[in-house]
Amino acid sequence: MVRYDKLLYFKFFGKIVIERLGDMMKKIVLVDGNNLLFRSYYATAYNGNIMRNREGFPTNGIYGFVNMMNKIIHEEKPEYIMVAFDVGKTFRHEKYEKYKDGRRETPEELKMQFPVVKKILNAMGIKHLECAGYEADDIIGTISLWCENDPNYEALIVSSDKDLLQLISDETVVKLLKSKDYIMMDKKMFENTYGFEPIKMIDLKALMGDSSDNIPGVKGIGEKGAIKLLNEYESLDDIYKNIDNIKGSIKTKLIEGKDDAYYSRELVTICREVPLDISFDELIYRGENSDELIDIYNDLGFYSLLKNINTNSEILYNDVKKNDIRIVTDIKDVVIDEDTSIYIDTTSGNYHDAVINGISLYNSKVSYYIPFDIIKDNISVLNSSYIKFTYDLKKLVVMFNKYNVNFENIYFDAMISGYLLNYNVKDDICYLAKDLDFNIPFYNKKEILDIDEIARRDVLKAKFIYEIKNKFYEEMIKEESIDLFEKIEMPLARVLAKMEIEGILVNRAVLEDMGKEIKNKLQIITRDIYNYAGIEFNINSPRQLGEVLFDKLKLPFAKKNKIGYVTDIDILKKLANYPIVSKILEYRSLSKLYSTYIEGIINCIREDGKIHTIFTQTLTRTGRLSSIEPNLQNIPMKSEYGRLIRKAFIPEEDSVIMSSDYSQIELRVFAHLSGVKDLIDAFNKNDDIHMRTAMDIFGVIEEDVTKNMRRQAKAVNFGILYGISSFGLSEDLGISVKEAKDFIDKYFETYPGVRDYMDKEIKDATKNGFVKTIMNRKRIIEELKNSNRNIRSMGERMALNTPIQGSAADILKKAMVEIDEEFKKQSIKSKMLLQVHDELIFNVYNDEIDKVKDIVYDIMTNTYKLLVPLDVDIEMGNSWYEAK
DNA sequence: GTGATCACG
DNA sequence: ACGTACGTGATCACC
Repeated sequence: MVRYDKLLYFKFFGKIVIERLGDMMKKIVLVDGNNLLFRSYYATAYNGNIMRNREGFPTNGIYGFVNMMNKIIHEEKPEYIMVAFDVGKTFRHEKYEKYKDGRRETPEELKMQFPVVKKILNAMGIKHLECAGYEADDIIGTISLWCENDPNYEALIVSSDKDLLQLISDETVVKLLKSKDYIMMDKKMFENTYGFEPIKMIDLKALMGDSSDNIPGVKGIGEKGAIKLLNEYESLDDIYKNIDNIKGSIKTKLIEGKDDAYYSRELVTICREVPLDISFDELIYRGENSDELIDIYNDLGFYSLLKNINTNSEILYNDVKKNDIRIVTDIKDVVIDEDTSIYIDTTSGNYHDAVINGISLYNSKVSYYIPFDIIKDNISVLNSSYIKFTYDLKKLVVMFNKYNVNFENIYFDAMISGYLLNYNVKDDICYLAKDLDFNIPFYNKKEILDIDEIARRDVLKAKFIYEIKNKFYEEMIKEESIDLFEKIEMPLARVLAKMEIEGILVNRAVLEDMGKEIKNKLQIITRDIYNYAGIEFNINSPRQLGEVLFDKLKLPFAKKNKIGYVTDIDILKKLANYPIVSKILEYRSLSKLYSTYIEGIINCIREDGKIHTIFTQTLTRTGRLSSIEPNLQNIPMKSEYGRLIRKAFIPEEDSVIMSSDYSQIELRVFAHLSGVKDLIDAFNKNDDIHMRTAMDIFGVIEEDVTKNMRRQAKAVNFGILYGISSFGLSEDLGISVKEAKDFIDKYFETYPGVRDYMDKEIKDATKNGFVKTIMNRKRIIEELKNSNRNIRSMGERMALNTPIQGSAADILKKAMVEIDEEFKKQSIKSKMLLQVHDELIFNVYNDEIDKVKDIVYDIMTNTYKLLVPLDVDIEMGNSWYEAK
């Protein structure tokens, strides 16, 4: 490991340049081979079922072992590496006959895997060592001691065995493996964890023992007690020297267990004087012999590993040579004179208050890592017209807004492009990279990364963006989604950034007053519920609630799920005649309102009195946006009381809140896609579509359509959008499945084209494995080829719904981009604030009301020509509540 | 960390 | 015979 204090600073042509002396300090990776193979074996062996090759030879341990070794090599880039193994009985067995006694006999099927692992290590160019009479620990201890005695070497031990922590020193770090990840245990980390020096691990084990190795320790003293003792006393010897200062049962236990303690100490002390007849040079990592490895992996059936062997495959070159990375110390050194990718490294969490750690820049000539401190006073470097590619442009724009950098030259966002191409896109770029065989280590909070490693990873990320862009462009062109990318999603990222930066003004007092009222109501209701129930319980706990309602009060309609009884709204509604249940329903809705919309929203108000949500542009499978921290796309609307929350969302001075929402956009899209004439005609005549449907399926004239008929027709229409099922419709309408089925049949009879459209849609989707929207947004639906009928049906419903929901999303996104452009063109100072799937919310200045209304209406209704017109309702008021 | 519940379109 | 409407996010209890 290269540490800061080992960097030399010197002047060079008047500029300060950091030159690494890293190569002087050589890292030796010491792997506990036994530990690794045992772990791999037991992690994948259960009920005797293990992975085998075609001859039936067990391979599960080997497979995990090889993956681990590959990971270690990838993460550590060792120059020196060694894997140690146990062999036979050791000196410990002679000293203590019960050593490792009660331990399970090593299964034959695991033993068989050891020679193969050693053969693979040879092929990988990795030295392995064993020494009769000693354990792997001892070999590792010996070599790590050599490192401590030689200023040129340092050791990194890899194991999950905490015994090895006793070897930690200034020159020795342990990469302690956990079930999924690992902890880098250096001296400081160890001391923070245990409160004493690593060497005292020996005394700790001596006191607490280790049941897995049958090491007795002091009976009655566990890890907690042992740590406490060692924090008070220097060592085991010190404890017994001061035994009279110790009180109570601990003292008795210590006295009784003294022999065991000292015995145990001997057993857990790693021997560091194993007579090894080798030199450091023999431990040099020589690199793999691809041909040998290919043969072995073929034998073992490790096909997934075959493709990662370095041959002339298509795998991207996925590392940067350390020497090429420039950790910038003087901004004047930075020269950008060709197209460049940029990656920003920030603290995690909500980016509205994240901090920028550093920036990496990559192009064919240079790879820079610039700590933010270095660049913050010379931020204009980032206004370079050559900075053109990134990952998560919206975040970049939002985070640099306060530094007056807008990155207007960036036209490629790998996050958005990857999303459109159906790759695995998350906030962390590493997922996308991994999807494309470009492995960048995932960040892990427990790791200690030195600046070289941070720089290496960040440059790797910038490099990934740089390398992947041509491939992504080709694919987008092939998929014909390039227009969607360039004309809609990329510009939209900037529009969304503006909306997030702008935020929406909130009247805190409205929420606080409502909160007080709800709290009072809740108190009364809670008391009522306890009275009805006869006991006090946590009403918020579905489990406890279920027990009260169905066990104690014996109410009907009891239905079980995994946890206990189902207590959701549908069940409770059936029981609403019971006073306790009606109170519970009231309690549920009020407590939801309080915790999510009163407390939740208040917690999100920032210093400027506004809420700045984050719109996730690359998450949904359909192309919709989502909104987080807080979610401003699910503010209450349906219930009158909940809707009052919207009174808290208010305009700025001299302005109003304006809402413009598409009327029935999804049904219009459906009419367009299906081409069903009656539906198209209905929209062209500007009919009330649910009324029209009611008239058609019930065969009555408008005057004879009852409220209930219209309600049922509306439910059928929604069902069509979701990929209708008679069960779903029956649940929604509270009718029998048979009745629901009759409705659906009637609907299909009335509009015969609908069934044809659906059948064709499913057929095509199943054949292709994907569906597309009107703007060529593609969704791959794996479920369509699932052998499980239910999953396949779900896939079919997705295939029906996605083009509808997704096309509607496309249309609103396109409108947003155009509205933003028009506002710019006309120098409108009113602002777009929110998008809620089919509606847009604006802050409109009083003197711009007419103008804005016209622009928004024109663009939204004309942005895309369907076979039916698009209709938009616009309203405004002094709060979001009133603009409805 | 996951499932249940419920808020929205 | 089987499990079921599409797409989200926040909060809570509980492991």
